[in-house]
Amino acid sequence: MPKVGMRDTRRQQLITATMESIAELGMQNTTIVSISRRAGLSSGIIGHYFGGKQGLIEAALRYLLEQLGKELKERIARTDGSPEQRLKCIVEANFSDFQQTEMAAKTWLSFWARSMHEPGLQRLQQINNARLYSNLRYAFAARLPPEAATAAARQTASMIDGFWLRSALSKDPAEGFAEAQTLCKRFALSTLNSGSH
Amino acid sequence: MPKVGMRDTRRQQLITATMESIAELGMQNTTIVSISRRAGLSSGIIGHYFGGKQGLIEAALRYLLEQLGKELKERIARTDGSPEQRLKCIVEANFSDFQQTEMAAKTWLSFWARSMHEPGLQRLQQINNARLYSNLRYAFAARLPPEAATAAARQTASMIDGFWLRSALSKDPAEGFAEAQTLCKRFALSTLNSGSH
DNA sequence: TTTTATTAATTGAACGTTCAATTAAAAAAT
DNA sequence: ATTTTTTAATTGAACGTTCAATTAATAAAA
Repeated sequence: MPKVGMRDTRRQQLITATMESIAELGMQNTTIVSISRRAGLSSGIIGHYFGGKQGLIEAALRYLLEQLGKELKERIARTDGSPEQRLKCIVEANFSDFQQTEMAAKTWLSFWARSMHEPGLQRLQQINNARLYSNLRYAFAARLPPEAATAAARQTASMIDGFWLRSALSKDPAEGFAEAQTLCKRFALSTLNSGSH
Repeated sequence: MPKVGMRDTRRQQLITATMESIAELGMQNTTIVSISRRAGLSSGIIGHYFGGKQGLIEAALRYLLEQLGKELKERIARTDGSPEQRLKCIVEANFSDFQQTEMAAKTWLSFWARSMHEPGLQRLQQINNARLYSNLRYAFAARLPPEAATAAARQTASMIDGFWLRSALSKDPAEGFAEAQTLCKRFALSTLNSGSH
């Protein structure tokens, strides 16, 4: 039946189908059948390419993390290194078009909940949390004293995650995301310059 | 007639056991057996008192919401009505001892994720989100112009949820919760008085 | 070139497990 | 005696995994 060299194509097909299924049916109702049907493949293929359902789930989270990292890297590369620009980039990467899709947003939240009880996901999750904090802290530290930079980074990270959470849960995510971005930037930038009074 | 007053006892037993099971095993691995065993009862009793597993899950979320509402009400009653006091109360209620228990924190997050795909939970969730926002907005509006009050309320609500989320997911929730409370108060109070320059 | 062998990709059915719900019987209280 | 409460066994559906069989593509041999 198949052609050779299908590996990467199929893996991506299945990862996308996984996120679609989680977004549509929830983690609870996502099965290897609901995934493989969406990918237009058979259920057995999941075992073949990912070892099993669990392996596919982890691969999907890793994919989301990669996208987020990539978006940030691209944005940072296109600016000078000023703290203002860095903060803007961090916020924008976290609210990028891809992250705003219902697919990505709902998948993230599902992963978060599940990561509490699955070490494999938990590890990935904590790396991501630490990365956001650390990027923010670096930007703030350029203008603020250490202690203030730490506090500002924690507050900003939480505000981003919180807005993101509330938007994902709201009836009209698109609207929520748009204002979230504005208000996160406003807070981050005004905090950055709060020393100059 | 039968043993009187068993109803409320058993219901509370089962609700607590549900949260314990969700905290320990996750929503994914919580079954009517894992719940009833923790409650020291048989699995059939869940159908008797809650109609089924789903009914019990919803009752548990309603219980968490009630606790949160009660904590806020008690705190507000014990203060003057100044905006500062109100903000302090709101933050403290959201980080109360009960909310900080691993049981409550993990259960909340599980509910959040699940509420995306279950209308019954989604409704309760949105009521809660709206309540937090509305309480905050009321306090800010006492000092800030309408538009600024709205923005401040959204930012504070998100910061609370975000800190809460990050604490619940972190390795050492207790430590995270403690600082979360401090930083949320600091932001809320300084924003409240940001007009007086 | 044609034929044969090997490898890679894919399917789908069978299997064993797990779960929620149901139910009938027992226990306990009035 | 009657009603409520509780248990424990049963049922049937749903799930993830496994695996033998199939097909297509490639390589090797003739």
